[in-house]
Amino acid sequence: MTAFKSDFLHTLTARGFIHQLSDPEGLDKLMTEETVTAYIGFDCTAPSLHVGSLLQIMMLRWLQKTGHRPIVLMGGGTTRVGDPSGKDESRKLLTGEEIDANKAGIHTVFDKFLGFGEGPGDAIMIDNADWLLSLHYVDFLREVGRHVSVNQMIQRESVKLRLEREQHLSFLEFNYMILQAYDFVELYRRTGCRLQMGGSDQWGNIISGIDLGRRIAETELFALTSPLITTASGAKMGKTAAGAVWLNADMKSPYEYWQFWRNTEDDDVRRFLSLFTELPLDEVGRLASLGGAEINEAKKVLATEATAMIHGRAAAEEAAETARKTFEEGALADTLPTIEVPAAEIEAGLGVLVAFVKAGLVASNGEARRQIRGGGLKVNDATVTDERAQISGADVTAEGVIKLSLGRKRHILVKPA
RNA sequence: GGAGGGGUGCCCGAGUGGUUAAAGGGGACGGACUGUAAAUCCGUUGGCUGCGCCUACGUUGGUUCGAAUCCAACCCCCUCCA
Repeated sequence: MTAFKSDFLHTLTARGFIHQLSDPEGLDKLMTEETVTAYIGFDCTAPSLHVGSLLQIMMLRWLQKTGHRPIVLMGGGTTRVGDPSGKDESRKLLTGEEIDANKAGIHTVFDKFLGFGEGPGDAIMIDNADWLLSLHYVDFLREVGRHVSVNQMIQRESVKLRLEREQHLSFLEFNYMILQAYDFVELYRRTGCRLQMGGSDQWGNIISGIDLGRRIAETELFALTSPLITTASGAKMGKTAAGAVWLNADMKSPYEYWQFWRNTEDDDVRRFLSLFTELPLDEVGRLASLGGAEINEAKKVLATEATAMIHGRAAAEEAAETARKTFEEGALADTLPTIEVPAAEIEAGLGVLVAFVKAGLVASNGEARRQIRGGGLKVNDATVTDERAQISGADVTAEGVIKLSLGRKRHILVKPA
């Protein structure tokens, strides 16, 4: 790939964000000449995004930092239809209220990463429900449908595969790419948006939008996709012990978020520093080349930088300090995640099983029992051996708390209240 | 509308009357080893007031001492034909 002149493409290439580009030279030229508006679409299926979407968010952030205008497209319309690929019968359709609530939750994440406003370089958020819900089928067919080539659609890899294997392909799924293509053109019309970005799995859909743009809007649109990010051992990003790694602070505390990044595999450090922090690349290179146990220093930087970006510098440094006390000094950090329990309950004697369930470290008494059998639970750093043990006022430390641990990494403080 | 295949635990998937809370794998969690890493090895993986009880193999009924397994109806998914 040739060296790009535009800051945006240059930066993204250097940091490893780019998987495919529809017209590298054309886009590069455009981006050196004018402020480009670009978008990425997001589903509204959950009240927060998780780290799986972080790569896309970072692309929008770089876009804005390099002087262009990002659009966050919420899939309020498409979410209402439901994702057809999920064959699970429990894919309950979300209500309009749920979707709106999810949108609000997701918005708070973007507020951390992007500057929204009315100015030329300010980010905007748009919901495709604005146009998709009021589409008239026949009008849509006349305007868009006649330009869509079924011959081409069935050439798409995803479709071809299904047809060759004689697997079912619903008309709804078949239409999804058209709706997404239409989104792109609609955004072009409304905002002058020229570029759509997304994960590599979105390539086909984005290309459909480019084709449609050429046909009905007589303009050249551009596509940029990012590589699928897996950990060095092949797992998908963002799944850990407690489930998804959410970006909203009320669903994943800054401390837990910091821990997530701290536990990065060695072989991922360079990539993650490039993708998920904004450290200069020479600094990334220096950190990533640390050998042996020293790589841990790089992981701490990664964790603090990544956490600072969404939860703020102060929260990130507090998380780092909490971790330092807990893991390096073995001391009790009173900034660990804490739950409050009425003092009377503790004085009366609280069963260990119940206590660990209350703390959210285990899902049930049964799981607590199993963890005790496996030596996985600790109270104030002492392994629990008896599942009938009680926690009482005598366990409250000088700091006024009781520390419950699951394994060596997960700790919760219980505070009498 | 017709013919056929199928719905099992977080996921995949075995199981065609009884020691089946259900093989095996994946994932996940814990332990050991380490560097809060990876790899490897070991353990665990429905709930509860835990050696007993409750809930579970699409749904509802039935047969049986006993059913995920047999029967009936229904729901849903898939393939082919019309």
